[in-house]
Amino acid sequence: MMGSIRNTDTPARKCHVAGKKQFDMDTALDAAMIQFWRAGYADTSVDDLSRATGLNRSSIYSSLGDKDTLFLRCLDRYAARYGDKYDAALSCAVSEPLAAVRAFFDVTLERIADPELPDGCLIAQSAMAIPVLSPAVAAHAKEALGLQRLRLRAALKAGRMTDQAAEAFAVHAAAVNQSLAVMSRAGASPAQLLAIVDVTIDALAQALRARD
Amino acid sequence: MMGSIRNTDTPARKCHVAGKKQFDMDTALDAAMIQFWRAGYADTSVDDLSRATGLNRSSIYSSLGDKDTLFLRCLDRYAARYGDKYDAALSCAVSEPLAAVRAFFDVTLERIADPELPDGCLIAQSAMAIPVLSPAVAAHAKEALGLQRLRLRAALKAGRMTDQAAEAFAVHAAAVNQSLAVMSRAGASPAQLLAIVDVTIDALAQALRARD
DNA sequence: CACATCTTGAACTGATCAGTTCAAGATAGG
DNA sequence: CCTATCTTGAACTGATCAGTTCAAGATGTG
Repeated sequence: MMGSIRNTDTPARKCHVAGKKQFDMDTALDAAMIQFWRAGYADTSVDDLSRATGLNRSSIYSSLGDKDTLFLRCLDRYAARYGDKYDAALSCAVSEPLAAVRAFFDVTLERIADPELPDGCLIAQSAMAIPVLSPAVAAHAKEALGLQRLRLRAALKAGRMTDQAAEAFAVHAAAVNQSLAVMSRAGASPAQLLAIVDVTIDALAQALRARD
Repeated sequence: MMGSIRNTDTPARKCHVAGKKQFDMDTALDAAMIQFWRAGYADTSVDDLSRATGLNRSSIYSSLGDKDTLFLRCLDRYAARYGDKYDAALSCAVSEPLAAVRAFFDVTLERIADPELPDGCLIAQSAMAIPVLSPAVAAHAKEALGLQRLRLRAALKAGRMTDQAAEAFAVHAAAVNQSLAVMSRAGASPAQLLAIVDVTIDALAQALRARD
């Protein structure tokens, strides 16, 4: 299959360099991550991963580990990549908490709007599948969701919200953020997703106004 | 719940009555629904369904159809059962819109709190898996989510909200409701789930107050 | 008792799954 | 050229999957 494709469709291809990895690890991991992200763990076979990454089946096992290990790496990769974006969005929370939370949601909305990326969210998808995932993967998914809440809580506290209000808004905002994954998969329009977020933003504005 | 007659552990069973169905269809469908609900479509094999329902593999195919057909029936069953509960909760929206929406969320919160039932939500789980589900199943999942939004919108309009506000709150509330499925799967506490809902309820209270 | 009707378990097909192994091919550095 | 190193395709194992088939068993009805 791979060989026939190369012989007929892809005549020229650079490969085989002794002593070094022949592929770009980041590119391969991104491709695997997107495959898991689109189809989920259960509906992704190692052959799917082979097709997505362009790596040989044997190479996947030797370089990326088995399916469970690779999924864990992709989950952590996803959490780190978007975690950084969420952190950056929330960084202005001290001076502008409302704008910070809006920027937080914008990270998700822009990701969903990006036609290069699947809808949904790898974390949300993994959370939904927790009863049938390995304990290690389940733990990482839970941790990623918990981190999201802590991120938001810290930002809201930095924005001089009370501890109690920050805790409540943080868990609410984290949940609404996950809901965007579900709704986008169900075909919700960008306008609908924005409406979902706006109600939360308005509630936060109200709470921040009451604070002063 | 299930297996009132048939228990997979029990060696001696009553069965075989000529000319009539030997099992309770509702019980079997409930058991299948719960299995799909817990593990999802991909992670439920026909053998799992056989074990869950207590029905023989052959009987499942002859009486409940193939896996896809059965899943569709379970999805519709789920949507109808809880759809009725959501409708009942929202029925007081004309006089008490805030209490109606709270009752709406209580349906979900009580379902999650019920130790007999899985966490999460069959609709939300199916929505997340739309890219890998059959078109028919995907359509039903989307429709169920759309119906939820329409239910809420009608209730809010009945509660004398403006069309625009009702539309926005309806899609927000439907999304928050789905988010409870994700968060409960990720191990959120009942208190956290309540906090998620309360922010939305407070926002609605604010909007209803502004209306008068 | 005999028949009609239904359920059952088990076997079977063909497909796909995860994971392993290995000989053949390719190439950089010596 | 030679060798060390890496990638590749393909075959293979053992398991599980969905779906089908069928003879044997069970039981109400006539």
